[in-house]
Amino acid sequence: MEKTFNAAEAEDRLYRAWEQAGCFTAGANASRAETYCIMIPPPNVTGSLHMGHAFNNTLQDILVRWHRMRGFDTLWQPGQDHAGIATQMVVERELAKNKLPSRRDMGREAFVEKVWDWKQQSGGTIVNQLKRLGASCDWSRNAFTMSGAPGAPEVEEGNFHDAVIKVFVDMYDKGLIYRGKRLVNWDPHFETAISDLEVENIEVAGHMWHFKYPLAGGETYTYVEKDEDGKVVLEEQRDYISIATTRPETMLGDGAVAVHPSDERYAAIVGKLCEIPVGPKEHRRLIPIITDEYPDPDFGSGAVKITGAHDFNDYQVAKRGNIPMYRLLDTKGALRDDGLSYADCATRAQAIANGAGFTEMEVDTLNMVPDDLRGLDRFEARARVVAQITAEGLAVMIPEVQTDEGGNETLVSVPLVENKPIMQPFGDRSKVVIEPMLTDQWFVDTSKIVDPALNAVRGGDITILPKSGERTFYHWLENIEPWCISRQLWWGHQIPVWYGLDLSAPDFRDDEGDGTLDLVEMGRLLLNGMVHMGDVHHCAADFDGVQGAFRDELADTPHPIADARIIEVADKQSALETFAKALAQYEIDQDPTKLVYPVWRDPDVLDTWFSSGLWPIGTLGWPEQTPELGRYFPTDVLVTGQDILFFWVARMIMMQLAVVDEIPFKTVYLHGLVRDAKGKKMSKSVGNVVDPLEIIDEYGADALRFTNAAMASLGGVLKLDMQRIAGYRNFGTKLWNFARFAEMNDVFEAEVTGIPTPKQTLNTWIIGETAKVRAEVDDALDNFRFNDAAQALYGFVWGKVCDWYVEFSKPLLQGEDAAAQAETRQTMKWVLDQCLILLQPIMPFITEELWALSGSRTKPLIHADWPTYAPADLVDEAADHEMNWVIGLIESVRSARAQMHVPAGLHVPMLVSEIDARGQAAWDRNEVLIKRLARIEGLTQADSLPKGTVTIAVEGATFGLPLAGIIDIAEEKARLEKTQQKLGKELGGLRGRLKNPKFADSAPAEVVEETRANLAAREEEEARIKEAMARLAELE
RNA sequence: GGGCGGUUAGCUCAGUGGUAGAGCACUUCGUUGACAUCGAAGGGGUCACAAGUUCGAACCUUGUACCGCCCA
Repeated sequence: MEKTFNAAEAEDRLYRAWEQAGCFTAGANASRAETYCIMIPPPNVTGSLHMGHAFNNTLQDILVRWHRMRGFDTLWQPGQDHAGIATQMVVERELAKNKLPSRRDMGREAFVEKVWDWKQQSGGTIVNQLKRLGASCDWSRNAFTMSGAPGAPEVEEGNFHDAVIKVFVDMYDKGLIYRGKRLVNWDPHFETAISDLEVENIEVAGHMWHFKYPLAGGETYTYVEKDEDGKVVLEEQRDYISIATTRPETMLGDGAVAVHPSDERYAAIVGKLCEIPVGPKEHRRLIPIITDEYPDPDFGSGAVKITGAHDFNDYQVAKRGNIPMYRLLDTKGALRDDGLSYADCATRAQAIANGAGFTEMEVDTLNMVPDDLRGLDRFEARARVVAQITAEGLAVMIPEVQTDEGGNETLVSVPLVENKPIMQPFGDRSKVVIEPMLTDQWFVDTSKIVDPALNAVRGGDITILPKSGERTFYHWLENIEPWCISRQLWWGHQIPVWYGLDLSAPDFRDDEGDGTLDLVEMGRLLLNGMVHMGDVHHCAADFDGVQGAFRDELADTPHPIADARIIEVADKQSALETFAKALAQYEIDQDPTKLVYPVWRDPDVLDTWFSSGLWPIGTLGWPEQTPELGRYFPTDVLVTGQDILFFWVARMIMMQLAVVDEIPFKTVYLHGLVRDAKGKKMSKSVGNVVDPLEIIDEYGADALRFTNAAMASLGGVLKLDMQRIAGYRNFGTKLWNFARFAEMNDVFEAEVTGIPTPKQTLNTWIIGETAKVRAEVDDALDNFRFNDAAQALYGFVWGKVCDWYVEFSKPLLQGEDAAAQAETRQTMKWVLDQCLILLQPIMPFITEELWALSGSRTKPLIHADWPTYAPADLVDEAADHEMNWVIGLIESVRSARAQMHVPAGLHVPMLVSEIDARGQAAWDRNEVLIKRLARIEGLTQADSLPKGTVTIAVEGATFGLPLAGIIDIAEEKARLEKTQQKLGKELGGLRGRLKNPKFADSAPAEVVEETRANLAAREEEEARIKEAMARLAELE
């Protein structure tokens, strides 16, 4: 054997051997009926392995390997997520880099084809990286959330797409999905809506401007401000209402000014109109002053401008007060440059403010951006608006002292602009400022599907670990918001909804009732509003599926149209044109067979999380009732980051319950972010990112995996420390050298069948210790305490096997007693095998390599049988006690020697002044071991220990090292005093407790008994120390 | 502001009512045939603070301080 394990050479070879032998396949090594299934949290197809993946997948692999060895019918289902925004971003960047036409230039179909090309080329990166980690996924089942989608190349297996579409249709049919104009988070960079979870709110430096909104018609009122005691601190006549805002450009879309109903300062002007102080003077809009609970009288001026289309709070106020919501921005975040002139729009808006009726759709067509600001970027527009208002003298002014060059101070009036930190929303992908935007989107009506999910966790069908995760889960679900699932992207599952023109316009009627259309009737249909009518829509898995519904829709229209052929066109515009053309043609030839009714499909795609929400059933073949679905669903454990508890975990639970009425998994294991050694988030800009592949290159995958396991305490913070990784690499080397020692002592050749039944105390003892650690590991893994499992194994292999067992075995392996030698070889072989088996889930590579090197095997280690022996059967109390006594004695002697500066290599004689029968028997059986490890050359019986003897007090015996001449009296005295001091402290505590009568009364009997025994032992020890000190005193 | 959590050895962390633990780091010693990626010995803690419950509190309760994370 080499001196160390060559991870770089062995890992790839071992992994390929496993894979080629089908070791990871679902059901491999199954020997019992129970199944065990873990779904990988699908990494983004654009992703590359980072420490979070490495950690997360190590834990999954440990669980999977452990169950597979235990004979469960095991499946670890791998796959990747199509990651809508991220992937579209990557491919667009790629196009730009290669100077290819942009996405919009090449069009949707060509672009999607490019994405698929990219996926074929680069999408497998993370799979190969997971293999380097040792992940034992069933790669033959690798899934992809876009598989089966239109445009997918031949080589792309699977059909996740059908499952996604079916779920959408099912949920739509059940009324769980709806379309609506809502305020959503709009990403101006990607030009798509995103969900509120994809928004990061970051505090940035901002400004608060204060402007005057003049009252209509020059009206005035008395503005009175009072302090807490009701004393008037300010009283003045005002012809305006003061408004504070951080976003002046949105003033253009104001629909009202709101004050709190209890705010006395403004009571007099509630119901009156005020003027928005921006835009051409001749078209200044007047808006009403209303009351609403939302404004906080203590914040700013207490009056709030209401821009329903661009602020979430204002949106609620506007809805309550039926205030029109004017959209100001286009999809890129620039001020709108469409529609009628500002003059026309403002006139109509004024009519609405004065009480005219309006529809949502109409309001959305009104562009309230003054002509000179149209098309400007939102931030540029803000500056212009501020400048215009200030120039007009409508900014609130405050006095300020200015100093000129000559040092002269003058009092000037300046606009009141507060510098203050404001929370600003940013897109988590695009990093640009998110705009609340009023748009048509699809939503999951989460309130209708949330209860089963809550009950699943409350009722214990699903357990979330750590427990605190459950509280967070409840809190979020109990306050759940509708989930916006449409995205204005091209890469994703296109929403299976088709729209048609609404022919139910009130004016559209068959005047003659003759069942035919004449020109007048058609003219009304086309000109009088159909363009402005809403659309009708129907949902089905494909175009064929919606035809029936549209046919029903047309049933009430005049005969030629009711029978029109339904065709699919690109969008609404082509639908209008096609329809108009068809009608015109009909007028000419009166041929009803040529009449068409065009419909168009919703161009939007579904939120990626909607598809990954079906991951558990989708990967198992649903909606088909596959054998795998029957066997492995519901799955067992989900291991994932707590940061996606809402994004993914909660939604999966809700969706699985809504779709198949079953929980997706029984246990959710949540973990935090992997941070650097100091606890800082890893980030490219800080430069503290640790690449797991570099760690694997340097230390081997096993070291990284062991570190991950050791970090994984429930709810613990994950701080990745290089020194720790190096330490666990060393642990691997330690194990390797244990095997090397075994090889050198002909242990590999030993024949072992079953658990050995040795005669030597040492061998009996180590078998018991092995049983203990097996139980500890199983218990730890049962409870997802990976750190406990790792620590137990580390302590056992290094602290018990390598430190003591190997050392003690040397005299036996190299001695004359052939029987002892043979049984020690057998036992050591067995112990080594157990170490390899128990460590395999955490350190699969080095253990598999040693497994092959250390004997001829029928199965690879990955499929070895996990042991079930119990401490109750294998721990021998007497052997346990004896070995601990021997170890204790050796440690005491070593300690005394070191402190007395006895040269390490020197063998010294030892005396024994008293020893009980048990101690004597232990000595007799282990004399060779003790002498060798404590460097003792002989034991002599002595009635009393002579002067200059260092006392070694152990249970049942007093030994002494006659070190007269070598001994430093002062040092020995200090040593004994220190021991006695410690002892004294303990004795005080023990006696105090026992003296307290309430202790004996209330404490459990075994605790009292334990305390008594403890006290007796300590007192005995103290007596010996005192004797030793007395002897020492004689020397002085 | 709301929610969840943390504060234990120099560092990173275990420890959920009964004598304070591990790894790393540190100090001293050691080329003993498995291993220097090692071995032996050692130093190091008012368990954030305060009050309470209890025979007994790192652990339970309440409050305070500070630090995280998530959501407004």
